[in-house]
Amino acid sequence: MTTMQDVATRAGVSAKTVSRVFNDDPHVTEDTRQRVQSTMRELKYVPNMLARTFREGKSAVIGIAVPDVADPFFAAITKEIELAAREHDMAIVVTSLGDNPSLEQNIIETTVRRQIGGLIIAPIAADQSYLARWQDSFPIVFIDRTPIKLNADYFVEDDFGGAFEATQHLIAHGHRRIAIVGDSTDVPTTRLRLEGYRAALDDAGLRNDEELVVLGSRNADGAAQACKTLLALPDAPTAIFSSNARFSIGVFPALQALNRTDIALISYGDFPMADVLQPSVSVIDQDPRRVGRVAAERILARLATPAKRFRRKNVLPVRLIERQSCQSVPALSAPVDVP
Amino acid sequence: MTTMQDVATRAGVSAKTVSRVFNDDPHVTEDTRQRVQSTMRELKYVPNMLARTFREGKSAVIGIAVPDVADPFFAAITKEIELAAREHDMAIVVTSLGDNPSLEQNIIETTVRRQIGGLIIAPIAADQSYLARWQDSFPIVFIDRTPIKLNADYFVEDDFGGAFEATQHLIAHGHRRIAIVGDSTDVPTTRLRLEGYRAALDDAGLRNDEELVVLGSRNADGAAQACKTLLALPDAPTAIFSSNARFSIGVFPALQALNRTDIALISYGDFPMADVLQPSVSVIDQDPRRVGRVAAERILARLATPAKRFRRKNVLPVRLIERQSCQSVPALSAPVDVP
DNA sequence: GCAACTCATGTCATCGATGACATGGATTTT
DNA sequence: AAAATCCATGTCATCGATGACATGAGTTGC
Repeated sequence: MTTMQDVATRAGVSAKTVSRVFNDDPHVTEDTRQRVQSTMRELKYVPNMLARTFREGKSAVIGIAVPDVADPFFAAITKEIELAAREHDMAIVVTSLGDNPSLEQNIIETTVRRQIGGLIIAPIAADQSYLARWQDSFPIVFIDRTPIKLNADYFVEDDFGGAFEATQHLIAHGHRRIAIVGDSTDVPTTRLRLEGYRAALDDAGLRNDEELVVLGSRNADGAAQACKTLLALPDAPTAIFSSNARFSIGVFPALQALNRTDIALISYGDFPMADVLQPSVSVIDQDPRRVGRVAAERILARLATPAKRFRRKNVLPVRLIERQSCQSVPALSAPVDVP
Repeated sequence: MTTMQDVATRAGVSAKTVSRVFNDDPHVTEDTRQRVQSTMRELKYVPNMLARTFREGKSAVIGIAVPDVADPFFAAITKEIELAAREHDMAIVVTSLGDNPSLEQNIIETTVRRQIGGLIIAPIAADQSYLARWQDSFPIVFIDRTPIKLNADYFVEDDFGGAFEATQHLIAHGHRRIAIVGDSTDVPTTRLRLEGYRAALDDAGLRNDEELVVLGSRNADGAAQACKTLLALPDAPTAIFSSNARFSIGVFPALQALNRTDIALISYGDFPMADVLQPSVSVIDQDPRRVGRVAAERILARLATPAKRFRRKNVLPVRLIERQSCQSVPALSAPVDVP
């Protein structure tokens, strides 16, 4: 690897002068500039970013930590962050947190040691207080889920509102027995969606039936199982609200396998091919690209103007995309409240 | 940020001794070790990776450059590489190359300046000779597509074989007019798949009809358009071989929109929900996770044993996953060869 | 003609961690 | 007991780029 010193020696100047030429310092004669530049080309000089950023103290890299890079939602976010970062000559290092909350801290700290210039995180654990000590080293932005036991910028979708709207949509289509399938209420996101669901039922004067609330699934398969259980109930639901896209990918095939496409389905979170399935699936669209963009922009803004104050809490609106999966008219199944 | 020197001063030792403690050097008395360790805890010392890797000369980071991180195929690869890298305390920096081949070199070179420890690339341009000068700085592994004008490790899927098998599968189901939809033959991958397709037709004594070869689409929409054009032909195909998953995502809805699910479809490359669509789509599965794993392993192996020789060319087998989309029996459409 | 100034360029120190080598006290060998 | 060895710890230099400051040649002003 050619260093500045190599170029300097060859061109008969000091390393500092090479540095000057490289950084377009005006205090260099045209003559020297030419000579140095041609030597740089000759020796194929390439700056050592590592040395530079080491000296600066922090690297031009944004760390991204999400539950799963391969999940379409997070993949879209990641891509968008990268595009935004690139415009500012920053790169991204990506990390998957997996689904074991107890590993989060370790994984994050390994990432953080690399002197990243900023961190965007969609956490999975129930406590991010460990990040406090890093907060004045670089900006941290939470996405998708709010930070817990930590004060930091965050951009989350309107979980309550989206769930409310989704449930209301089902109700508007005549459904009275509406189930919700989701993961753990340890996840704040899920908790809010559950609340939105309940609020919508309350609003419509419908009874909150605990037997229709099936939380705790860990993945698509678990959700599929939950779905089967629900449909086997004596007084089965006519509609299902899947509280996240990951699960919808399990629920839909399950309905199909049971030949119950008459069951209405709405998914919190769009997913690939949702629009071409039979029936196409209505969803609450979270606009992951927007999430990625605003998160990246916040990081960049915090880096550019550290003193400036920003709004910490940011709730992004979600949007109901109506497709076919809620159009089925529920079979006559008047809620029988007799035990 | 606490440095080793800070810890050293506080503990009344030299920085070097702190370094020794940190790196488990046996030449430290138990007494000193204890003292230094407790001081490290007290001051919350965290090593500066940047300084370390700067000194070492190359960072513990693997660069990944793929056409699109948000594409499920590449997202799966990325995830797998990350998992493998993490086991060796390496991180990944990810970059999307987009679809403009002329930008590839620039994007890659920006990545490469960051003193990465290895590079995994799925190229989009028709010339990677610019990477030659980096080859002895760090290992480079190509995935999905072979390097052009460069000698380097590569792991590609069996494009010819997969396309051959896919086409043969359609033929076995009675199809005689089989179309192929793909992107540009500038992409070696596509060229090979086209060859596989042709070979299968030849093998079966079927005529290669140029009007059924529709290449040059740029994205899913383009593929959908190509599909419409094909079906509008006087002597339309009864089956379509979509030469990549990205396009299948356009072709399937197109068939659906035209109400032509009788047209058989097979996709080179699995895609999300392909198994629950109506009809579910038969695919050639490329096993992206395997690609990611072997590529990462090769990088790590090259780093561990630089002198060792490895097989450069590596073709990974692909697998036909039979679903429903090829089961339709073609309507009687005896190839009319009268002009 | 000399001070004051400008400007190109050089020298040195620095960022943090760590190899190479030095030092000096304790222990073992002959 | 002198010599050889061992071992804990320290000092210094280094990786590459670049700020802070120095130098010295050339220019301007009075």
